[in-house]
Amino acid sequence: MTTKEKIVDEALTLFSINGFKATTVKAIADAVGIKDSSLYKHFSSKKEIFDTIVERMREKMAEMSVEIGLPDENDFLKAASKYANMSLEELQAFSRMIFLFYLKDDLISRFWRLANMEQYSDPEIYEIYRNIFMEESIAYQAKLFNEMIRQGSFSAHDPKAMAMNFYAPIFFLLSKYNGRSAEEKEALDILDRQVEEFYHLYRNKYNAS
Amino acid sequence: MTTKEKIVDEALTLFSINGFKATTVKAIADAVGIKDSSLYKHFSSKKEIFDTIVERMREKMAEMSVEIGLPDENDFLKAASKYANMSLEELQAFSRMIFLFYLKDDLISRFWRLANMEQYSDPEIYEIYRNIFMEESIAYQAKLFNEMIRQGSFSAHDPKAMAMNFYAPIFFLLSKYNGRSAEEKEALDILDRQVEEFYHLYRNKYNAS
DNA sequence: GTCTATAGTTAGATAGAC
DNA sequence: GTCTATCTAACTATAGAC
Repeated sequence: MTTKEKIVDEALTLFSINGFKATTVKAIADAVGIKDSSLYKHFSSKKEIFDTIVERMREKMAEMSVEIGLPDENDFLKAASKYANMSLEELQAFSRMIFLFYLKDDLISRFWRLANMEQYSDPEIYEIYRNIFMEESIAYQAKLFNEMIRQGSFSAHDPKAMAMNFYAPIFFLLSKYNGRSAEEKEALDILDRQVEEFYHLYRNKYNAS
Repeated sequence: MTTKEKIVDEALTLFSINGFKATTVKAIADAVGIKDSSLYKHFSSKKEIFDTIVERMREKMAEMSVEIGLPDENDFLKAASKYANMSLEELQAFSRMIFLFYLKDDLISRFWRLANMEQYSDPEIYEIYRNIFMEESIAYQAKLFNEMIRQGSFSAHDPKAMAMNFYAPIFFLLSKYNGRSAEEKEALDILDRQVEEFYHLYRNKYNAS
């Protein structure tokens, strides 16, 4: 890892705990192991480090939908079919994957906290935070459930309300356990119970395995 | 409103947007309409203003369960009975009351944002935030649903999972729309749809009105 | 209880040696 | 690309007049 990368990494860690303003350039430099003045050979200002983090996050988000194995918009029918015959255990594994992806990915979980803190004073961050952690997940899942209902895997309900019932508990648990890896097991237990409930509420009996 | 009260009020407003560290004593004094040095006749430090806010919030929380009309622990049977024969419209009104209470109460909604920002660096705030906005609501509703299931108003399900399905969407919407009063109508529409879904999923058909 | 003035400290950022 | 030294500005807080 280059010094420049190390600066970005340590800055994100500190920003995600204390926020942008309360994190000093000296604290970042100390964490990296250089003097604060040396840091200005890599970045012209503290704000530029922050902007770099946001830019990295945008790139990460572009990869994300690929990495997590979510299908793209063009083959929704195939995707819904793929999930159509999921057992409870498979649905739990699927929800765990989404949950742990947000919770354990170092970049994402630190950025969650940082964006959560800065959203009220920074309109750009507000937009990014809302899009990544609220809008996109709900919208994707609503489309997926809509297709799964059409194919008969789930009984007929409002897909948007279904998506909310699936995602809101994940969002709640992410808010609660983000940065608390010691309590990860507790979080996963609650998630499993929640998904079991979801499965029983929505799974089309005539199609169930 | 006394000058001291005005300081607390303006400080909370600024803290809830920029956070504690990024809010200067001068900015608070400007908002109040006095010089920053005058502020020290009322408080000995910026931290003392913050602590006063937290203390006010603790008091507010003690009143809250009374004000919102939630029954106390001793008459749970009566409470469950009271909610037992709720129509969909009444359940929607109930959820709107909880939602708007957190969203529109000036003290609570600003404190939500402040606590949300400071939780990662301040263990005391983390505890308060988690208790008020996560643990207590879920725990109360789980007990209520448990009793309502026992009385036959709702069909048999895991009360904790039910409580999560009821509260997590409220929490999600509060996170999303806190400080965005212009989008309040949109939030309430989503909430209504969500509660309708909840009602249809859980309401015991044999008991429904 | 407000003001002006200022002390004391720390933060972000730059200059220049090596 | 790191260091020491330093500048400048901003911030918290105090002193003392009115």
